[in-house]
Amino acid sequence: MSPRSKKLSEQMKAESRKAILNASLKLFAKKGYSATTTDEIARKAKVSKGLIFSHFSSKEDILFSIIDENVERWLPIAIDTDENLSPKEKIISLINSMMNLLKTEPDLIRLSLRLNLDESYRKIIEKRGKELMEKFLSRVRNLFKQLGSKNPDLDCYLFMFLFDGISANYTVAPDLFPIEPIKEHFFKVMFTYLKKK
Amino acid sequence: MSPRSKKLSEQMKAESRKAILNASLKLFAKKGYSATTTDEIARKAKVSKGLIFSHFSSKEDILFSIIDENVERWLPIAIDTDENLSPKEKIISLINSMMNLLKTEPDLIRLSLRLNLDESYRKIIEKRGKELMEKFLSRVRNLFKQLGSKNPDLDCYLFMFLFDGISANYTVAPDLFPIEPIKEHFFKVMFTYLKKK
Amino acid sequence: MSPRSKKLSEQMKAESRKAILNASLKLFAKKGYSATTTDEIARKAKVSKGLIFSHFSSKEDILFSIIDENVERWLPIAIDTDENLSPKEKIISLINSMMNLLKTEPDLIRLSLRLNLDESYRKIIEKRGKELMEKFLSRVRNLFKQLGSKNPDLDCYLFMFLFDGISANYTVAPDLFPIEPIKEHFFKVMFTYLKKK
Amino acid sequence: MSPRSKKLSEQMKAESRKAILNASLKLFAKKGYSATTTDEIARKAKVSKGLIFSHFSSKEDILFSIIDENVERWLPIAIDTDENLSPKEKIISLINSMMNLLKTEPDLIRLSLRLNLDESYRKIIEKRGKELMEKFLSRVRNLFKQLGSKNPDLDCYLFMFLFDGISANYTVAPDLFPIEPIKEHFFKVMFTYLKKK
DNA sequence: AATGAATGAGCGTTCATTCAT
DNA sequence: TATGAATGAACGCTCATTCAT
Repeated sequence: MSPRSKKLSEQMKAESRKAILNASLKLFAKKGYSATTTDEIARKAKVSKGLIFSHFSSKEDILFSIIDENVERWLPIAIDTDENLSPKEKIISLINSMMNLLKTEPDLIRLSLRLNLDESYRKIIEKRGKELMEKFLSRVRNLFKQLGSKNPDLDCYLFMFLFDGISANYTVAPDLFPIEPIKEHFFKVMFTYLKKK
Repeated sequence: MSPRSKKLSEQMKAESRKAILNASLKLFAKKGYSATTTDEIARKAKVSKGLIFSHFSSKEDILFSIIDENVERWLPIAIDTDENLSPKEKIISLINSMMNLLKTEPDLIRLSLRLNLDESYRKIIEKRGKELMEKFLSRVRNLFKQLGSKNPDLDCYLFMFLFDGISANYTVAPDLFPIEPIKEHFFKVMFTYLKKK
Repeated sequence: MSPRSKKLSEQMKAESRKAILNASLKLFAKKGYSATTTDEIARKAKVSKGLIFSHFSSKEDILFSIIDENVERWLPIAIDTDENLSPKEKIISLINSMMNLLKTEPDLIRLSLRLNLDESYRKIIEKRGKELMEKFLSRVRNLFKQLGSKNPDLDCYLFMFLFDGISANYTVAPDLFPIEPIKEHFFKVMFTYLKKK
Repeated sequence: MSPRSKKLSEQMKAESRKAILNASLKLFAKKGYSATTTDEIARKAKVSKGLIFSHFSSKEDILFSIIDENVERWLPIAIDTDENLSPKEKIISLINSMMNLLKTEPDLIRLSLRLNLDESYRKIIEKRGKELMEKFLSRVRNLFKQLGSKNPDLDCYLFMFLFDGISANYTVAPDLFPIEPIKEHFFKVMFTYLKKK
């Protein structure tokens, strides 16, 4: 009986950890953090209940880990990645990034929306994502300014609101709200408005 | 000598019932249905825990009562009230109604947004508000058509999404997102877009 | 507005008290003391919940009142009423009395059987009916002795057991166990047995 | 390093389950189902309250499990086990079986008597034990027929009533009603009566 | 005498968390 | 690392009892 190689063991550990995070994300997104039990997480992740608490110190720790380990997904949204594009191309690229995140990680977005509506978690999330959010806002504000906006602050807000609204509906009923036509319309409305100015 | 007069008794009952509903709405909106305990409701409503269950058969019954007894608040949003207005005036009036509801009943809107994000409650809420929602959607679609929209369906959706996004942010941080400037900007964007067509 | 005459008032009070006792007896007999709520009693007695506690100091007080106010019903069973009868006639009369009580007051008998099976109430009931029970036992023992029994103690017990068994079945399913044929058979078995000696 | 062996784990689970069933049976028998709290069961079974509900879905489930898992104890009473015996030997054997069950499982019998007196549980119990009861009754009826009974139905009922009556008294006060002398007397009465015919 | 709204201790049950293996 | 039996605080809810009228 040779001991499991350290590498394999670590890989298994990482896998079970990932399974727990994935299961939790799905459940938190669909049922909410409070309504999700650790039993359900264990069942969905196909691990024992005990293992959850060897990976995470508490149920809340799972939630925070989900948040922390997914912050980087927002990076292409928050940070300008290609400086060679024109402002218009940049905003197209931004919207594409956002819609892409929505399409590939609907549960993450849904969970964000949930947490944002929550008195106690909102603040925590805000703190952990503050820097990113500020970067995002300043980036969008800047883009609108470059595109000739007279009120980049409000344009920026409305832009953000629209994305939140799309997310809130798409994540709960993707079949009812097909993302591609909505995205195309988003572009049309936005450029009609911006050109007018 | 005699029992409490029927009128007084009924008034007392109605008052305590209202207190429970008010407290519950606030807590459900801010903490979520699952995270709110009946103890908290009782404390906030300044009644005993037992009284809650002499008014409502379960915690869920409180939630459903809140929904059912607030449906009529959506009426001015769902139903065209003044036929003498022009399409433009009508949409202004509609947005005013919506923003007004948001300003006067932020907790109700916040709760709706929460429930809409929830897998199990979404369906229940959907069923109870189906008729109203259909009326609202057909009304908005019609208005966009009258205003020359080439794609009233998508315009209607975007309109709805924008309102959801505004609501999601305003209800959690009214100080951060002042409703009046946002409303004005909403008008400006919308009419710029519509006129262009 | 003349005050209600004292007599009428007292009569009303007695009536509501009786209604509570009747309703309680039925419910205690069928559902058991613990499983019966004061709400149910009030509903069945068609009085308010408050009135129950103006007549009785507690739920238990209702139970004890039922017991105390029905002790006299056992008198013809416990006490020899007609000294002119022969031993055989006496035992026939006794069985008739017992079967009659069973027929007219099945709920009272059923409640007694229940309380007798209960660890805590058994003792209380025993104390309150001790004198009566002793009179009954000595009476039956005596009768068996007069009828030539060689072991009046055990005959007396078996007699009592048989009545308990009949009661336990008749009170829960009177249609299944018709009392008259059972009584006739009871007589036959008993006299066959006694004659043999 | 490794989780508790499957065998040990299953044994632990079976033991705690049995402890809960044993404690519940005792308490249900002595205090009644409604008057017994899950706290008491946990205390008596020396387990935590939570463990009860990992074994059973509800308090009622404990009750039904007790019933279902003890049905086989009635088998020697319901079913003729030795075909080589004479009718008289058979009835002696039957009574011995019954008295033996009473002596070894007084709480089970006491609980049966309680449930039989109960409006709602009677029906449930009846359904679950219907087959067995019918076998028992037809067996006893047959025996009485073979022993020359002119009315085996009523003889069978009286036999059953007598056993119920003995049970009702023995289970609550075994010291007051010594089972052996009572059994002997039961035999004497029965055979005196049967021979007479 | 009578009402029923109101109370709160305590019920059955759930669930995050621990721990022996 | 991994298990799942075990825990107990806290949950939703019930119910005997009180009290203003």
